[in-house]
Amino acid sequence: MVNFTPVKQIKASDEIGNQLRNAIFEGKYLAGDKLPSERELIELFQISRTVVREAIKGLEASGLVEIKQGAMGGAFVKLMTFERLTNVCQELFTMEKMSFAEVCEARLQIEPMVAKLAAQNCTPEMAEKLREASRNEEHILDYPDTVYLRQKVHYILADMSGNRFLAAIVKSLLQVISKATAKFEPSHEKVHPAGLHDAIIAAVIAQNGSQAEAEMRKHLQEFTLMLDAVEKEYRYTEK
Amino acid sequence: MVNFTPVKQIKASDEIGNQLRNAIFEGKYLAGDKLPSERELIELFQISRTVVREAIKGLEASGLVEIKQGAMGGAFVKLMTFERLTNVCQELFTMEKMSFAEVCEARLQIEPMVAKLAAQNCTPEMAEKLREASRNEEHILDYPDTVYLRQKVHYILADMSGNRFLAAIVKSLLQVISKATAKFEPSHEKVHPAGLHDAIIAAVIAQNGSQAEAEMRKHLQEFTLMLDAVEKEYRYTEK
DNA sequence: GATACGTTAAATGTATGACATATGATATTA
DNA sequence: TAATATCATATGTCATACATTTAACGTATC
Repeated sequence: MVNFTPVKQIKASDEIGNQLRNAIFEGKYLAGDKLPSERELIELFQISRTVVREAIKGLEASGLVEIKQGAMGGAFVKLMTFERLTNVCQELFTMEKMSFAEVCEARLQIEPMVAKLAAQNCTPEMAEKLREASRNEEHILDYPDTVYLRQKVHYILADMSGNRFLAAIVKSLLQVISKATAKFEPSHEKVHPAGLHDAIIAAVIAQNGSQAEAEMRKHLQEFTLMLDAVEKEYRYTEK
Repeated sequence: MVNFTPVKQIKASDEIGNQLRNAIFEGKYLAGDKLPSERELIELFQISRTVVREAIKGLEASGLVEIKQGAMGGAFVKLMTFERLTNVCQELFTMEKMSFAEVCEARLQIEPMVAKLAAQNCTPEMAEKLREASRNEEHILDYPDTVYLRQKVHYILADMSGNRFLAAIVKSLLQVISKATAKFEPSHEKVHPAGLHDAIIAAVIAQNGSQAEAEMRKHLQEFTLMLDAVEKEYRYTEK
């Protein structure tokens, strides 16, 4: 039996898309750089404009480049950020690949760890940032901004962990949760009164890792309970 | 000052892409469903084929649909899976948005937790699966398959956690690590001798959560050390 | 000289028509 | 009945024309 291998008819647009994608991954084009224009790509690949455009459209859709039109326009390589991770998490939640309970549990597992790491890395500057964020928690703005102020401490702690991946996960989960709960705009006094982070902050500033971890866990458990209560009430008043 | 808002000139292809995307998110089209054909979309949106094709290409690139050509072909909605999360992690690592050390640390933080959850949920059937995976760890196949056999226990434990998000994170990290280390194909006897998971498995089957956690942590610390050593040796022999 | 304005050029965006190719369904034939 | 040819329906590619957007340059006006 001869070992023939099936030929895969790859679409020209995919082929070109892949070549450009790899060039970006290999650092041939850095963030901010402009890919060759459509005309140039037509020349380079000896292929029709349709194909070139569809290839670039694919890169744009997968978030690798941003297209600007007009003179000096073109496909510019975007700075890769952890935003993409957040988007995927959001989509997975929207498509019901993970439940609200799972998201909350994941957070409950991960954030205490992150708080512990933050405590181990705490510097005086970071301590001051935490205090400031804590003071600002009292302010009431419009809904999304208020949510952001309440979450600020979590964001700072995530960054203090010194681990960009863990930080991104924590932030992604936070965003999924706030977006999911936004529809019934829970009142902050009920679900998240000011000063709720004080114990965590104190422990972190004292560089007491295990206590920071414990306080964070306690905080998240309480928060989840409160959220549950508010959500039940919301469903009751709606029906 | 009148409150004029800037008009955003949205591209037709993006507009249509968004409408289709939202329809999918809202469940108007389920996994396996076929979107209207290009002709139909032209009619529906009263727009050129160019635009329709670019819109669909965008959906394909973001992994929402799969395009089949030929009769009975078209754009079919893909089943959303956690594979997308893995891909993003891989890309973030490739683009150096997170270091190997960060990936290892994240794993060291998360997997012990997952092992603990797995222990709490362990059933007799799961126990048997673990034992079987452990037995198969001795086999030596070609490189990637061998790696898979060595990791199988981790995959099973991840699923046993009962939390699809945590499971997906663990699997993603595993894949990033194995892909990153594949280039110097570390010999398994050195870096990951068979039987290394025995203590973890025993603790999980005994439903002893805290011990499973501790054993997993110990295992990962040892594994990281061995990996470091092998990597140093590799760099030495290369230069 | 500074500012407003028009012109131009370079790039992407859209429309249209033609043909190529892939592929399932169906009819035809040995 | 089974292989084969044909057909219909999709998507894939090409080519051309025109529209639109936008930065840069030049020019007139004050």
